[in-house]
Amino acid sequence: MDTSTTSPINKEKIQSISKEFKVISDPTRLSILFLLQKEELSVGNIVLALDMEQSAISHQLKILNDSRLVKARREGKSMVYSLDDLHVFSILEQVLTHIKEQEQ
Amino acid sequence: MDTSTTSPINKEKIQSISKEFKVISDPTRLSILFLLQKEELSVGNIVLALDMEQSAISHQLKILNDSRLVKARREGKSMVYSLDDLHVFSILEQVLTHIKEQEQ
DNA sequence: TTTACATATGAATAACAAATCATATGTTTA
DNA sequence: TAAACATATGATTTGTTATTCATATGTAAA
Repeated sequence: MDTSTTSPINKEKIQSISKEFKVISDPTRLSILFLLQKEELSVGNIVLALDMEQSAISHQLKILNDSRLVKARREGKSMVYSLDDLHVFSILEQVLTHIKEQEQ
Repeated sequence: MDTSTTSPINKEKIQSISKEFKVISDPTRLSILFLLQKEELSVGNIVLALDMEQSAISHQLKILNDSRLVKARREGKSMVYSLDDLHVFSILEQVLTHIKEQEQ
């Protein structure tokens, strides 16, 4: 009798939920998400708004982009980032659903 | 013109949301929460279910307890932990609310 | 009232993630 | 097509967090 069969939720699922939460639990990434809630922004403008190194912002944007929380398009020399709203919500709702399912 | 006045959400708020998310984004803590969704459990039983060191579990339970996601009561030699459901939900709903507020 | 049992806790270590540094890539303009 | 500009990226450093180790605390039973 191992835990993988008896536990209500398996390790892979826990890992994936964990990963999704981690993406949205870093202060820098959260700040970016909240900034983009208002309007789309170039990397340079995000750097200005958060007063951080361009490299740090780019690294975090990559993580957000990889998890499809934001999307990017080129505009001349700049890259303009915007929210991929649907996915932000789906992550949260997915977790709420999980919890609610376990309830009864 | 500083970001604290112009940004839609201030640094302290970001920090507190970040902290709350971090608590529920660790795989071990998530596993404990999902286990307790089903039934209340002693530390020993959580240790068995997750097949981890007792000390590691206790440390994580402390973090969950400090953020009031779980509560504990003594039962003989054991400590029995259970979910503090309301607070789990309030954290998630708080964030959803934040995001929705920013939307329009 | 000593021993065993269950959990908690402080300190040290290990694992991981973020920021920095240096530089590369891609785009526009002179 | 060289220079300037905007962003991305690999490697290193720094910071943070989880786990382990050793042991303390609290409870119950012999």
